[in-house]
Amino acid sequence: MDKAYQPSEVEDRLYEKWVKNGCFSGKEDKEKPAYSIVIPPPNVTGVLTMGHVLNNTIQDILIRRARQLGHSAMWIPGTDHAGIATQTKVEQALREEGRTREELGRENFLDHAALWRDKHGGIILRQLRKLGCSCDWDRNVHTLDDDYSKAVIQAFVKLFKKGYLYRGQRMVNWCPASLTALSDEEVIMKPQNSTLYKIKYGILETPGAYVEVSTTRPETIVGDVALAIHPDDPRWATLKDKHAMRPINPQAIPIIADEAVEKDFGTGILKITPAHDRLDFEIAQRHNLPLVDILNPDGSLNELAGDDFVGMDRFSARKNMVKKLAEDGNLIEEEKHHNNVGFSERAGVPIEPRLSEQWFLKYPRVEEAKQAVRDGEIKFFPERWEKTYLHWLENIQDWCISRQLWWGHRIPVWYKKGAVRSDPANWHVSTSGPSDPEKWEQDEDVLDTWASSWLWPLATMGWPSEGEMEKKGFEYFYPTSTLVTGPDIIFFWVARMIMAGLEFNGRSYKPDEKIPSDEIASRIPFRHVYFTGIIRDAEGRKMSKSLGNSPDPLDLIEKYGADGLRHGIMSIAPKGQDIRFSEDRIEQGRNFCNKLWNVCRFRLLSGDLVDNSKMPLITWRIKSTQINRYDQAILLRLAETCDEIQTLYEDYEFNAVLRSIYRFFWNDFCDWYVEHSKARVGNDEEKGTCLAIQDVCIRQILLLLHPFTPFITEELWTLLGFSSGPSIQYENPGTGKDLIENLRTGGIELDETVLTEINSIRDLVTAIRSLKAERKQANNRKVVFSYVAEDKNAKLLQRHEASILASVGASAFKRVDSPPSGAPGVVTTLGSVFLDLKSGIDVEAEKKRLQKEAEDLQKIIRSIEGKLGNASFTSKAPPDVVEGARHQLAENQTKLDETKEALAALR
RNA sequence: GGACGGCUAGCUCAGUUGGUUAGAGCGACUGGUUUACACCCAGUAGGUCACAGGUUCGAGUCCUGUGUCGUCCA
Repeated sequence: MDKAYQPSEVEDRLYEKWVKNGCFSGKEDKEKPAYSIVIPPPNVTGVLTMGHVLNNTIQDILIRRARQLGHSAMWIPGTDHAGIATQTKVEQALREEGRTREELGRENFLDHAALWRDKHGGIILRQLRKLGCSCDWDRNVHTLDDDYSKAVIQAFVKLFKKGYLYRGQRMVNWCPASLTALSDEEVIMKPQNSTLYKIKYGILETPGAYVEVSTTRPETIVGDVALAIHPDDPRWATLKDKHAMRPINPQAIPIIADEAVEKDFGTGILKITPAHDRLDFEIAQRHNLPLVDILNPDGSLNELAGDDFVGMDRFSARKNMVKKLAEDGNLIEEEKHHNNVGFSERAGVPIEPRLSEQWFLKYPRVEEAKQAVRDGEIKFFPERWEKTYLHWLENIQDWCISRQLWWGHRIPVWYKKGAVRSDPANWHVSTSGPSDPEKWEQDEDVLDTWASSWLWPLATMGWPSEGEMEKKGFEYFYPTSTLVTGPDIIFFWVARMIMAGLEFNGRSYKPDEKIPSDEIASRIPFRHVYFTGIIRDAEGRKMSKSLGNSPDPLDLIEKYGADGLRHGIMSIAPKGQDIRFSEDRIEQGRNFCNKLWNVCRFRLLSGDLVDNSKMPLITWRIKSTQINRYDQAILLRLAETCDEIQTLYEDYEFNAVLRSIYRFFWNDFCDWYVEHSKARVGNDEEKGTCLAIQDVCIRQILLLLHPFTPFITEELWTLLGFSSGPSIQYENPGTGKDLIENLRTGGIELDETVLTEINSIRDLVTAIRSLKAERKQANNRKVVFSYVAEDKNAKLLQRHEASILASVGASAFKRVDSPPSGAPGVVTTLGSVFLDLKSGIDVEAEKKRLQKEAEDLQKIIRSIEGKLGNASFTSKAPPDVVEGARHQLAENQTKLDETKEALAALR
């Protein structure tokens, strides 16, 4: 074995072997419980980010753990087509060649985009392999695959037939950069430092009089159709039904009263631009006002804006209009103003509220979706996200699902040529299209990408084709076990998948029918949702491409190994909390792997392997006559650790699982047990038992660690001869009870009391090492110690003498009746230990140290005495707490007495 | 404006239903090639648990309020 672990020599080879042996394929197996996960599909042209590393490592841990526990585990990988993002990239590439999508035409463009996708796409899936993800690659799905597309179209038609879909002129969020409508969820509100302009509007009926109107968007003045006041606003009561003059492109507009006007904003007079503001639109509808749309789709002003402004983009139009207003004396003042402006999540530009004809979905199964979570059919981890989820569902708005793009699932609606499109009588909606296609034209738009990915758990398993579902084991694997995702897509994706599952899986219910409660559990897409945190950089900023603060995971794998990266990222990922990334932690992950490698190497150097292929064969080699207190302690700790991990997994406390393994492996096994073993493996009688116990421990450590660090554990599993099957992936670590049972069968009984004993010896050894180190004797192995102890403790110390000598590095450890004079000492719960030094003792410093020790002890004693002297404590606190306090008092009292003795001996 | 979350050692974080003297890793410092590992070992220092009240025999932990940082919704 190499002196240091070399991940690059192991990882690709093992991954290939796993794939070749079909270890990752999810097979229906009625003998086993099913465990399934669907990957949150990344953008097909995306590359692996640290967020993906975290998210997919967690999924892989769950899948591998399930596989070990004997479940039939299945993890479906895949990608989505990321409509806007991909189309933007493809168009950009086209522009660089001096072409546009319009020039190419729809068909050609789509071919072109598909080629582009195939060329740049799927990188991320290869990267997931480098990370060790055990996805069932034969099941890989892309949202634009034929089968998947059919599912999306069928879902549309089904929803249409049930009346959930409608087409209508509505105010939508328009992205002037991507030239498409967006859903509310794709708009992010950002606080802005804007300017509030106060503008004069003359009153037609009262020449010379004017009112002040405040707006942050003067460029929309040319689209004004009215001014509005609040009906209860006494300041403006006389204005009602009069008319105002638009200050640019002058025209008389009515002054109306509407309760939606905010009296406290500005002067309390609102200009109404119904084509460019949601509230204005609603007001206009109530008052039968006309719509004046002054914007082109790209955000520039159209001819309705007048000759001076036509063709200008909205931002320069604003500047120029303000200039014009100022020149005409119509600008009263400008003031700084903080407001929120909606931005396109993808394109990063301010969205325009715009009136347009779109397809909207009235969400199905909203009530049942709430119920599923409220009743615990679906559990969220951490639980608190339920509140966010429910709140969104309480205030749910219809979903604008049409996008003015080409890259995506084209809406399966045909309109009669030459007829009015808004009339449903002229529509044809079906999966196959009309039988006389020449008379029809298909809707140009595609569906929102989320309107395809909300079917992910269903359609990746063959829905709605019964044959495919059968083939893919739908019955067996659906609902999936756990969804692992970020809370940022709780509305985009999680909530919508739940509604889709409820609506589409199983028999069809009419919109006004409620799904019976007992059917909900089988229709939902997943039972648990685990929300990860967001990965941030060391300064707490979100990792992003534009900031360039995200390391390339592939570089990290190169540097630290996939296991190192996985271990590192999992060790810094607390449940549901954001994560501050630092490369140091990944380095620690690598170090951990190296330590594991080396302890195994040391095991091989210590003695030949016997047969390690089955646990009983190992425990068989432990001789009850040779087993000592240390052996028992490490086995008990191991059993404890197995059980601890079991419950931690149930709560998705990955971080704590890792900590638990770390503590056992590094602190208990390496630092104490292996060190203790060194003396024993030289002794032929004890050697077999000691190595067998090492093998038991290492075996369990590898098993427990495997979900976190799959490569190194598989490699060592083989190297140490534990392997008897195709992979460590199928080996169950078992519970602590299993382990104890196993030992019992081999005639080994463990005595629980050894744990305290060994701990007290460990504390003693630490104290003595410190005593040595502080006297600059750390490396002197010839030092002599004496101790004063009660008979009971002295007996214990004699029993452990050899190991104490070895552990602290000393030549003698002998009992004396009283503290030797002039020797520095340390007081422990087992007695006082003194270091016999011939010279060089700073008596004053020793005294000072012991005096401080005594003072500390007195402080503790006073505090416990105070507690015990308090009648309400002794009467109200539970007996074991009171007993504990008494014990503690006695112990500290003894320590204090001994410290005083040691102090006296220094004189 | 509303909801949620964080605030514990220089840094990153543990700290289960309140119960002994608040922990770990990293960093700092001291020392170290003893039968694996310097990607390591031994040891040391370092904390008013954000602040203020309250409940309790007992509060890092529960309650109320404040501050601060962050996220989501409006």
